[in-house]
Amino acid sequence: MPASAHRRPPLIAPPLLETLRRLPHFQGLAPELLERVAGCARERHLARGELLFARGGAARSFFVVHAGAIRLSRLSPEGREHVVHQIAPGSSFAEAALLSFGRYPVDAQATEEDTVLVEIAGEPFLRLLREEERLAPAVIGSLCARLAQLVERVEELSLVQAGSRLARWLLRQPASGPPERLAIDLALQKRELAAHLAMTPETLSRLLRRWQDEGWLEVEGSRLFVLDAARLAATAGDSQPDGTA
Amino acid sequence: MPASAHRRPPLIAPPLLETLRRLPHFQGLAPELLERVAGCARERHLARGELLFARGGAARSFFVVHAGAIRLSRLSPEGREHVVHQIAPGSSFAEAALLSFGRYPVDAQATEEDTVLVEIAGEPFLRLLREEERLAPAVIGSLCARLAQLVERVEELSLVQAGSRLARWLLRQPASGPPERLAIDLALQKRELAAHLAMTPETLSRLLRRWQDEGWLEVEGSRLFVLDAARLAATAGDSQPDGTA
DNA sequence: CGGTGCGTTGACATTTCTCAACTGTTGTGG
DNA sequence: CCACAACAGTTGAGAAATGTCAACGCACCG
Repeated sequence: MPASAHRRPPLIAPPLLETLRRLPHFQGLAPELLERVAGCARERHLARGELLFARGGAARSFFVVHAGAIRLSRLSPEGREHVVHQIAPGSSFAEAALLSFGRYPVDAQATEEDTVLVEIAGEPFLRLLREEERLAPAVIGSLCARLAQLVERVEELSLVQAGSRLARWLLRQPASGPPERLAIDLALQKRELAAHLAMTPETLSRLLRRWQDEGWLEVEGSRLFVLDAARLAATAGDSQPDGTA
Repeated sequence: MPASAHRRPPLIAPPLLETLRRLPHFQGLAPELLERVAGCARERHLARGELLFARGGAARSFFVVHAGAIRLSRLSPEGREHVVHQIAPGSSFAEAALLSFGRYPVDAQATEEDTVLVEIAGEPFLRLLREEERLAPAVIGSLCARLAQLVERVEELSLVQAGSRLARWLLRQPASGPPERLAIDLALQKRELAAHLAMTPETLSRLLRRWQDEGWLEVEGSRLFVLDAARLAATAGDSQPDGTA
């Protein structure tokens, strides 16, 4: 066990430390540096539906999901709830808000019971960032990754046809199973997914139905099976909704 | 370091150096550090329409616009040309590609005659970034700013109604003149703006006509005059008499 | 002049939204 | 255990927004 516990309040428990270490852009970090980061961290538990922070609140920390899931959402001026992001275990969020915006731009809410987070307090972390130049590349990498995600999203939303947006989104989801029957788990409720893709739940439902009728998709609740990946890719790229491509 | 130790790129001329210094996130930098950054820089001139880099090319530099304008665009799978960004003098671009993606994700093209750029070579800049911890905050700040822009854009594109998207975009444009007759210059051609907002040129044209007919907008070529800012804001926010919740 | 390309307008087709009704599930309380 | 409400999801019909196609004006440029 690391015997350095008197400089800081009790560090987070080992499994959480592991989560922190596994963070994509913290992987290369020197163990001793990582420990100093952990010194800014504490554990947070949330019940399902509990609000972690609200839009407009001063950004004082960033977070890493250890278990459960966090949904970042906001209300559009049109009155829709928009899921900006759904964060899975092992991913971090709100770094950019901490580093620059000053305020959280979205609501953050736990979507599962007993969601566990690592909270990294902003002030000591920023101090550490100034003192330790080795930390900067990790932060820069993390920001670039977030940027790449957003660019993806902009491109997706620029597609005029609802079917293209959905198909493209599906292509970006983690899939499992054999190539001729790819399984995709929807991490969101269908109505949330619809809002995410700037369409109504009805339109989403009809798209899924049509693709089932066309025989290249199966829907079982919140799990989809793609029977023809080429067809999906074509739908993502073509403005022709009719298929026959 | 190798053979070409003395192949120091010629320092850029004073006005360009000034442009570099004025870069938002380089402002606080120590003069001597800024000079080292300038040591990675060289001047670039482009004719109107000339391609600076193409999508997919390896990202070896980032750029600052000194005069003229650069358009970042790409072709959507649907075949539309999509202007991802229009860069005005004093702004930088392609930092994120350099820092992380490895490849440029868009085409970059000069939209004005004799567009002048500062090109900062990636390799020496990255080396400088590693050596000089004081540079990292500037880079992080710049990335965060870009991130904020993209979030704006995602929110804009999430608006379902074309009128909302246009109104919201207009609200974000620099305006001049008295509040009761705000002048907004369109930096893009109308067809480019339409693509940027995920609509057709016809729809854009009809929206502008309708707002003129409603009496709160004037259009003179590529210059708009907003006679009723509140009306514009209302159009951006709740053009839907709706309550989908 | 005559071509070329942007922008506008009109007529029409298509997509998507809206509203409403209906299903199925889940959780609650009797 | 059942009735019930509450809610996600589906489906249908009609309305509204937007895309498509075509024609035209207009500026620019050789």
